[in-house]
Amino acid sequence: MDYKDLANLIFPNAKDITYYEEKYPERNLPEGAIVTRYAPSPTGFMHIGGLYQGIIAKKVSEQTKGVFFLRVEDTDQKREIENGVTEIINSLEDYGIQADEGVFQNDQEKGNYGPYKQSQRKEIYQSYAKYLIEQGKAYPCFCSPEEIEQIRNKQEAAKIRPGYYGVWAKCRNNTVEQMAEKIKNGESYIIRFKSPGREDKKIRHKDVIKGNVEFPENDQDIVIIKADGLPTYHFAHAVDDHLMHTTHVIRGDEWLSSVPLHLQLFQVLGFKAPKYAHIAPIMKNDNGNKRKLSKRKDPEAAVNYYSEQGIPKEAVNEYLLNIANSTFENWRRANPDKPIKDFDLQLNKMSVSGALFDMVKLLDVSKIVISKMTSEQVYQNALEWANKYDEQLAKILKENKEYSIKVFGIERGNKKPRKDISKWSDVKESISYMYDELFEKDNTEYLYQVINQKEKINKILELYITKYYNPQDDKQTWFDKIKELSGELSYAKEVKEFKANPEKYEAHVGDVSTVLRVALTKRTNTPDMYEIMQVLGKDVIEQRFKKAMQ
RNA sequence: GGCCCCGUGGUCAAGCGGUUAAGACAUCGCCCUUUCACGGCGGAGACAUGGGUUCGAUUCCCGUCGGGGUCACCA
Repeated sequence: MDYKDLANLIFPNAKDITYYEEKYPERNLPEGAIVTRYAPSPTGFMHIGGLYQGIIAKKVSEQTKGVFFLRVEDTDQKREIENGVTEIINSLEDYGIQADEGVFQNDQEKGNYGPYKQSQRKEIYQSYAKYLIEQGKAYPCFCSPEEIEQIRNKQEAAKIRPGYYGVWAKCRNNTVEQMAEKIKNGESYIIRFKSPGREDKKIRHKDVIKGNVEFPENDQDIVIIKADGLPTYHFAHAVDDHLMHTTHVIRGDEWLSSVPLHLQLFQVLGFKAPKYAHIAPIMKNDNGNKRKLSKRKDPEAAVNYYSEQGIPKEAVNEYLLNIANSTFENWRRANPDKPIKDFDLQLNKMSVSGALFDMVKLLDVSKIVISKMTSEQVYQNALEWANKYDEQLAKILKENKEYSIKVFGIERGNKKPRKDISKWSDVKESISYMYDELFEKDNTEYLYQVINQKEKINKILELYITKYYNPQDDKQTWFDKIKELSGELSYAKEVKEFKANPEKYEAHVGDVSTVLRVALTKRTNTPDMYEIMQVLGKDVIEQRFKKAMQ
């Protein structure tokens, strides 16, 4: 009995690895092309950190004319959730990230290196596991979870490094005959990697993002095939990224410390190792401590949150790119209208440590993005958002399409567009007074400022509407008239004059304007009043003044 | 606890042996001949700490402290 017999006993039907080596040949790509992937496990809703990784991976592959594929890592059946895959694909698509190959909607697959779902690659992993067993580089382990637990307890009590390695790896010393016998007796087992590493030796690794790092070699005999026949992450990673010819593994930096293991796996399997780029996570400040954005505690960890809030996808994209490469910000300033595609993202310029998520900054990016949209685009986006999250707003927008586009056109389209909408959920509040339907329901008081006596207010409104208001006036004439009106009622026509002689006047033209503004909108802060009046129209203006005078 | 990574203003960050230590967001003030927003100008605000190395350290080395990651038949 030898290793080969043992391997045949364990995996009698597994194909020889040459079959797969031939089936998945080298990719024919230009020099420097990056082949990378996003490889989520469908265990929960899509996390913003996942989107972040996806954006980065997609971008660098695109820039180098490489390949970006989506591989589903569903080897943990216990943690898998329903529709997990669909959600991931939908979210990525939402943000404009399409894979070149891999898993697509409705379990469809595209590409010559599949299957792209690990649960469907069981045979492949078993072939490679068999290959290792044949060479004595992997072995069946019969220790029960309880035994493993005991070993760990002993190690902890003795204050030595925990794990299945060296003298503690008792199954690695079984003879082939012993192993075969146990298997024939029906004892349950898993397959472990027989690590050739020594803990007292160092390996050096150059990470694309983290730079040079030094670790002790791996000496743990980690599990490669679990009791259910599926591989562990480590083994699947080595086999898949070899077969799929990944050039760059871009993943979260929680994986950094398993690089020694992974490198070892690649080496023992005779594979060329990929380059690794370990991305620092997006963090959150929690009572003075930094921690990863958590799915459970932080609503903003879910990508859905941003759609619900109505933060445009482009804004989220740009913000994330900003975290990835701080040069993005400067590039954007210099190229305000270029598509993101033109930006050159550099993995090696990414930050080594995790950035705190900054919602204020995101919203700032967002309002710039929105300010560049045309009024039609704002209308469309706002409507799309409202259709899902605000029935009343949706109804109003639908019933007043042309009018609404005019409303969104106020102070838009010029060189210094207004920037007061940072998310679609702001829209209703910011334009409500432009719609009678909403304005009528507004029960707040008219909060006049400097000029606040009913009699004086009514005098201003009355005089304005009967003597001065003319919808045909241009802006200059319109404002000149407000000055004249102010003069007629003995208010200062110029603010400067008022400030120079405060004792001579009760109020100034600005205060008069405020009266008109409040009567019209019930607000003291609004966009340009001339434009508002143009959009509102004569009838509504007269009606609102009348109401205000009651 | 072992191992590994990181530590520039409130936040994101340039700089990598000699700089008045950039810029963005936030904040404050002024200006933009009506508010707000936009825009412009300006202010305040930082190299965690102690030792080295050096003519000179934010930059290099060591310690300390602080933060993060990782030590599964989870990914």
